[in-house]
Amino acid sequence: MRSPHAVSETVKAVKHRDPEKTRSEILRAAYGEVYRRGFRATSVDDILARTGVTKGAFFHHFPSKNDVGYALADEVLREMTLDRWIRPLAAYRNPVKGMERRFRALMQETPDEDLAFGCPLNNLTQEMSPIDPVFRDKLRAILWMWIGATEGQLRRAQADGFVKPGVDVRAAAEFVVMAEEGSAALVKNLTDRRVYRSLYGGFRMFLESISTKPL
Amino acid sequence: MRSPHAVSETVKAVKHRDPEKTRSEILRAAYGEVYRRGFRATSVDDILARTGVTKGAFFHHFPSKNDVGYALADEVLREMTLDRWIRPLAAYRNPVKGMERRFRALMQETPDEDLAFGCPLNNLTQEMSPIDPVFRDKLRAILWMWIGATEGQLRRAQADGFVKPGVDVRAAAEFVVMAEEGSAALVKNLTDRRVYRSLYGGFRMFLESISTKPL
DNA sequence: AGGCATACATACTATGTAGTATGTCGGCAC
DNA sequence: GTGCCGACATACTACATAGTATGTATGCCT
Repeated sequence: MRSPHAVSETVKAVKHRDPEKTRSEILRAAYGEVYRRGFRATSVDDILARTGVTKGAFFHHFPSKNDVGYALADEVLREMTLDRWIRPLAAYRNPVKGMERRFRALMQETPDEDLAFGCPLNNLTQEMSPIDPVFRDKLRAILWMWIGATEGQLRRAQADGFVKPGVDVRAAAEFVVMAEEGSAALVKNLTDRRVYRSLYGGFRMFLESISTKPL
Repeated sequence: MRSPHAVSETVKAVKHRDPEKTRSEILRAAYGEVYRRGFRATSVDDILARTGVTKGAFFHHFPSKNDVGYALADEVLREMTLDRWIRPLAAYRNPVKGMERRFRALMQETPDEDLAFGCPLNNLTQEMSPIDPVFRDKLRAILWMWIGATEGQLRRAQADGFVKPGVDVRAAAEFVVMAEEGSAALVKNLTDRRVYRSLYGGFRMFLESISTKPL
């Protein structure tokens, strides 16, 4: 590719020897492939081909292919879940309103070519949790965190009078997360954007039914 | 295993030469393995080991491994979906009541050891639809059938005054199927039976919100 | 009786894939 | 400068796995 000698000639050579960048490049490429093809269907060579990283470098940074999956869960999917579903809620006076807006936003923002690939977290969980206890524990922890954070927001909403006093916020949080994941899954399977609108309507109806006033 | 010569000696030999049985044995074993491990993680040899069928017989009945998956969709999953979710509804005067009962029944009937494996149809769809158009078309057809039949039942309920006149039964059917599949998926991922009760509560609330009277 | 298609059985191959053995290179410690 | 460790690079191996080549047995049809 490039001569290994002509290093500090013109540029200060940010290329060679940048372990953090190499590692994150691997993760980035792995994420894309795993998202589209699934974890087991993604070969190490696929990832290498998308990065230019060599096999030696790969196994220098990750002891095994599975460890890339673990890092994906710990570092990428966890953050992605927080950014998509949790952190935006803090900005709303009424978090339930935030949930409704977030659902609609995700539905609108997802590009057509990604519709058929569903939710990255759900995909990896469905594939790997039943057959690998390390994946299972890591991914389950993310789900519990998601549910727990949703519950916290609903509790705040309840304290501020937006959610009916009698509502079991824990159960409601589990239903909300189920609907958020389940909707992405069904749309993935049908690859039909219109379905999202129906599901949005149902989701909204559920949120209204636990709220004290219309959204 | 057994001598090929001692055939019609004592028993009339129902064993040898029963192509339909051989084929259904393959499908039966394949279903179990695919359900637990996933389609791509199930090797042909795995299926053979669980049946005693030889590789020659296997590829005599199915031109390729993928064709077993196609047959699984066409013959097994389609029927299973109908038996689980659709056919029982016909017995109810109020189909919405039937949906609520069916959800609860599935939740109670699923044995602990199957909880972690989720819905067979959803598993196969999640895994194979994005990467194989034949799977995609077959599985999508089952989903549309499921939704369509649910819509039909809701329409009947609406005609009989159980569902509010203003409700979009098509959209409601899509939400119902999403909740049925999404609940199994979330419970699979969390492997926690108690979650099912929360989701049942939310499902019930949704059904109530489209009904004219309490269930 | 004998031909022939169906229904198997066995042994082999081609290929993809995770992982390893081994070497090299660059920069910092001293 | 030299030693040394981290960060790569290359070539190879061991193994699983879908699929095939080829052979054989069975039973029905004529």
